[in-house]
Amino acid sequence: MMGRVKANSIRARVRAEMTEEIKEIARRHLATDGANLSLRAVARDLGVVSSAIYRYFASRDELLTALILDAYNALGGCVEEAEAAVPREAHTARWLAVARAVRGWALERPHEYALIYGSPVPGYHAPEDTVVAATRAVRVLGRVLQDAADAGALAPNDDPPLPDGSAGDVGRVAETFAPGVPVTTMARGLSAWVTLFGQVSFESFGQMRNTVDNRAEFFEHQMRAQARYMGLQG
Amino acid sequence: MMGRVKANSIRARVRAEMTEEIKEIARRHLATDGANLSLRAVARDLGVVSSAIYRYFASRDELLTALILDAYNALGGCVEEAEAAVPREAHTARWLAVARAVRGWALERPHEYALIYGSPVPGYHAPEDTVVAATRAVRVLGRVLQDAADAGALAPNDDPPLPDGSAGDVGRVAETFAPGVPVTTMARGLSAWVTLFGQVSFESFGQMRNTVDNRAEFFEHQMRAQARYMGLQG
DNA sequence: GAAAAATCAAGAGCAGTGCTCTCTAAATGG
DNA sequence: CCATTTAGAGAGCACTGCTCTTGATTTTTC
Repeated sequence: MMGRVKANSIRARVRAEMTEEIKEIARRHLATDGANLSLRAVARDLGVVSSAIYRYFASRDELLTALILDAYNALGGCVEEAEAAVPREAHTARWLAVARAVRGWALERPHEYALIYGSPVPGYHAPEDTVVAATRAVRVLGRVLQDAADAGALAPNDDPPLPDGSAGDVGRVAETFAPGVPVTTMARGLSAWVTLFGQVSFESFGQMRNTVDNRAEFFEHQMRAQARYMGLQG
Repeated sequence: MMGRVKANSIRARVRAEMTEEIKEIARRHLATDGANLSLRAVARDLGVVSSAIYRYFASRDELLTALILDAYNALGGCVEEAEAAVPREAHTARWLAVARAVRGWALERPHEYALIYGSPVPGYHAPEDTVVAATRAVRVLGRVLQDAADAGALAPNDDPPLPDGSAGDVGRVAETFAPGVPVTTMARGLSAWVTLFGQVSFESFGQMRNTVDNRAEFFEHQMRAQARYMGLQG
């Protein structure tokens, strides 16, 4: 498809710069037009005719895919970085760092957040590449739970066991990301994860207007509660 | 703007039918095109020229607003109905009925759900009408919590108090929807609400692929856990 | 270093879009 | 019955994603 070129040529460098610039402009247009941004407008901003864009992205969907991939990786990297700055044994603080990083990143770039955690773009189907990038953030929570479990700082709960099918699902998730964590605790971890993104989505998508105004405070309270819910200690 | 006509004329009836038919066709197109559906395509399906639609809706945004309003009311009605079928003193069952109703409605109409709980349509701003319709569903949870509190079937929790600002926010919510419910309990109620919609959004928007396959089971487990988290008894 | 191959941007063009305006036909109300 | 209101048709404007061709520029190959 998209032509290949030897890695070290001038063309290859210019091409990479062009590609990056297109994505950068597209990200800006995301703010005003959402997922149905105008390729022609991007081309205009780039000072180039619209058909030229197709040398870099075969279609608008392909551009969107690139933006989605970038967004997942940016969020993942942001979360990783925030968590890495907290001492390993401070499990609750690590979780809070993760939660704050997600919220901060999302509120700073509502459109990119909407692109990856909002309604799926109709007619668009995510390729496999995005699936791995999408798990970067949640892996961090897995490590926190694992470390807490290893340190004996993960309080057990008395939840009833999950039914067979979902117990297998959650068990598999636990094995992959945090092998030392019991199934019901992992279920609570997933619940906290869902709550985190539910909270951020409600806030970013405007579902909390006329309900809670002091949202940073409220978020903080809820995320601390989730830390206790998961059983995190220390 | 949109012309007024005497209520009982033939025209008024035909007009109402037309309006409903346009919305019905638009809802179908929502499935394939999402929020940026084509008025022209709707007109074609209706067997009418595109400009004729503008006799009924001043713009595509106005059509979308109507669909959003209908969706909020449909979900609200569905939740109310499901909850009303459960005995008043069975608080946990009432909550579960609410949760299942939300999930069922959302999975049956992913596009309408995405319209109201997904990324906001860019450039579109929700008028005040939608705000009231949007609260119909959550009011039901308020009543459940209130009834449980009145019956002495709402276990207290030892959460730390919320910080001043958000305590006021949550307190105001409690006063409006469930005046007998303590602030930290109300916060847990809101958390459960967010978790419910986070779970449904993750499922509907495809964020749970390759993670949990037995989603109905998993959802059931998580919602029961949320019932305990809120302190619901009976 | 010249010829061949690959890559690029431009421009025209197609089918589609939301929306406006003008025009005619029909229903309504006095 | 006749003036007024309303519905729909049709043309048109500026826009969209995308394709194809054409000429220029760079890279590769001999």
